[in-house]
Amino acid sequence: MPQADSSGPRKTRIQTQNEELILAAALEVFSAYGFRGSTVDQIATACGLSKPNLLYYFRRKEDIYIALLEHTLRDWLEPLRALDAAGDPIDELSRYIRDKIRMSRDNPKASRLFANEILHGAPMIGGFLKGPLKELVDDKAAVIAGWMAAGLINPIDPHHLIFAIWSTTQHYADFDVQVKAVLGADRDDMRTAETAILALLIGGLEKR
Amino acid sequence: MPQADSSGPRKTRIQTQNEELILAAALEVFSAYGFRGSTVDQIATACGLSKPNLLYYFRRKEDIYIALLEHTLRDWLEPLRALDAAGDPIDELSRYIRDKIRMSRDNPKASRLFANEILHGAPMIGGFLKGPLKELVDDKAAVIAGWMAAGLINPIDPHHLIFAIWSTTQHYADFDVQVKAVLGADRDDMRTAETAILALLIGGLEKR
DNA sequence: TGTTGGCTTGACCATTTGATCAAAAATTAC
DNA sequence: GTAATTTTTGATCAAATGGTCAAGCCAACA
Repeated sequence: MPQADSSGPRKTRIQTQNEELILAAALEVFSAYGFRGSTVDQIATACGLSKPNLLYYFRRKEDIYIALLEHTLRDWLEPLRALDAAGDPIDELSRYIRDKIRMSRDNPKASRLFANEILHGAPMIGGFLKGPLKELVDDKAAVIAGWMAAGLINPIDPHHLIFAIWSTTQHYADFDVQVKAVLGADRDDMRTAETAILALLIGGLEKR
Repeated sequence: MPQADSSGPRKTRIQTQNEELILAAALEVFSAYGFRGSTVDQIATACGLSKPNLLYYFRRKEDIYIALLEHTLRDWLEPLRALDAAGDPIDELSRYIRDKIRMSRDNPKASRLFANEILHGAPMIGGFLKGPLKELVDDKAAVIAGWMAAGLINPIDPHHLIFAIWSTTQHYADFDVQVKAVLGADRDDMRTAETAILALLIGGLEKR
């Protein structure tokens, strides 16, 4: 039996390899159908393992889901964390927006995984939202508020500014189907999206 | 047996009354758990009917879901439809943003219902997105492009401007849990949200 | 007030699905 | 090479769930 993560990283080669396989397949499936909409069989098939074999590595369906969320949450906050109080506000915020758009484009499934979780009340990561996420956001909101107080950018509630950046950028991952339906599949979506969002948000912040 | 809607509105008092009850309960349940995450029993319990009785009005679970989507889709596009080419761009767009924020606040469940449907690839309303929605958006995008060509507002890809308005406003309904987790439940979210979004987006559009 | 037709229900069914388990197969350790 | 350990699997289970049905109930209308 594979040991619990808490005891130690005493993992077989096969173990780590299969766990990676499973998590990759789980991202595929969970992001497409949500937690309840996905079946263990689907995930098992997606990674070429039998259902009992999959349940040998993760004893419950929920365990896969949680492991996947935790695995992905790690990277999620990095771009925001990188927001530097000492840097130029416009540069910093532009970079943040660009990073978020890139994440939407390169890893839309992770975005949809979170979106689904939060949409349904964040039953698994409620603690993360109220804890580490809130702390980081409050921290960075203070940085932005500092820039505003110094008269470097227009005064706008910093928390809501962050929400605006999140929503506009993640929109392209979470509502991908709608975006494609409205634009038609041919256009170079993300390129023009980046230009438009930067112009809008940064334009709304720059002093005139 | 209740007749199909196509034949005619030959409906009993009890029939219309119970269908309303069911759709209201279905919005409650589907918006919270998604289509697959919801059970017919849940909906039946939520509206005080027995499961077979509920299935007497809607023969399949899917029928409830589709009826609910159609029922709600009707109102969804109204605010955008009201965008008037003859009006003042800033006024028109400000009003649209305000309307959308109000919808997010007053009917978050409908917003989450759609968000979930689209997040999962819009299996039921794909046709609506590629048809009526795209038509309306293209139409209004042209209106906005006209304003830009006339030099009344800054030039920004109009489709992406509309996406930005949708995402920033609906964010407060769809990601309600996250917003509340980050802000704390006490603040008057929607009021400051409106101010911030208007300042940002309109500020990004106004000529300087 | 009796009858007709819509409305309601308890019992039931088939399928799906998360999960278990003992035993076989494969891998690793000695 | 053999024993110990890990990995894999077929068979199987119990619960949940979408849906059916025949029989009973009730409202409205003549």
